[in-house]
Amino acid sequence: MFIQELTQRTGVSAKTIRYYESIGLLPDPPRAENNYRQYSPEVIERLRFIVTARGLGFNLTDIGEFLAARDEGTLPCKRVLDSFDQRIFDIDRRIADLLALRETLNRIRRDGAALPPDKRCDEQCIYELATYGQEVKS
Amino acid sequence: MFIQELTQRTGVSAKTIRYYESIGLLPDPPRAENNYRQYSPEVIERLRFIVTARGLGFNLTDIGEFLAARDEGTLPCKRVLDSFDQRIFDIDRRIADLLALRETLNRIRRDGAALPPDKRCDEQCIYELATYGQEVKS
DNA sequence: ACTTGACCTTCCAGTTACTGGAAGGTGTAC
DNA sequence: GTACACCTTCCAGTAACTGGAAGGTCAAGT
Repeated sequence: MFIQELTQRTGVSAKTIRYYESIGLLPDPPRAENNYRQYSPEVIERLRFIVTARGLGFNLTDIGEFLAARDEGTLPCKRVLDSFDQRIFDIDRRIADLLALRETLNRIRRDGAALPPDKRCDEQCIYELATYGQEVKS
Repeated sequence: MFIQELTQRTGVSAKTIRYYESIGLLPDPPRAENNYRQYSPEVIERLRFIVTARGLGFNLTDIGEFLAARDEGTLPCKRVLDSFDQRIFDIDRRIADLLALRETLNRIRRDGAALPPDKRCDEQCIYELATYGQEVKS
């Protein structure tokens, strides 16, 4: 299997596959006579694992550790559990931030849209933006 | 006011202030005899505006346009409203993604913790991670 | 035989929003 | 005179890629 087929089977671009290889997430594959990368089917699963973990918000460093643990058969249990807890904690905080942000944006936008047309809306938006910080800070 | 005082009044680091200057968000300030940057008080408000807008999730390019509009007195009204709508839309999608993600992480973690100690938890976590993608994909 | 086009290779540079650090000048207090 | 905090510029690095140049390989079509 050449790199093109791998991209089709995983949805990961050739660029990204080579990048993952360069940082050690994927092993250096054997080369065909023409120097093309020649992949065995297991790489598909490994790549999908990376994609899934990325989708769950883990960074490539964490993923590298998961893969290393899997490769070596070692089980850094606490490490993985901690990663999960940390991710869940991050997500909760991020959701709270986003909800507050959404509320603020909605308020600014609503206030802007409620103005008479000649004062609408950038001046208002910009004013609110400019004063919002002060309100909160002081 | 030298740069240090500006950092204290805004909470923005000197590095970042110089960076904002380098990309044109802040005007080049006049220099004292010793070549130190000498700021007038209006810069505080401008910096706070930037901080606030960043906190609302706008990127520096958008903020640059807001500031330019303000500087010129021009009102690219639609542009600003569109930015707000786009941000709100992004936020809604991001929140939905995060909620789903949280649910998934919780499930994986719970399943791992529920196993007997000798099978807990990395193998399980990694297995779930590895299969989660396939479930969803296919 | 030649060319087109789709592949593949490596390497360099750019993205965002900064941050760290080196190397050196300035200002004040002890 | 020297310690120290401050200031300057410039270069490099972060994460996770992406774009593009310059060039090799392979099969099909003319």
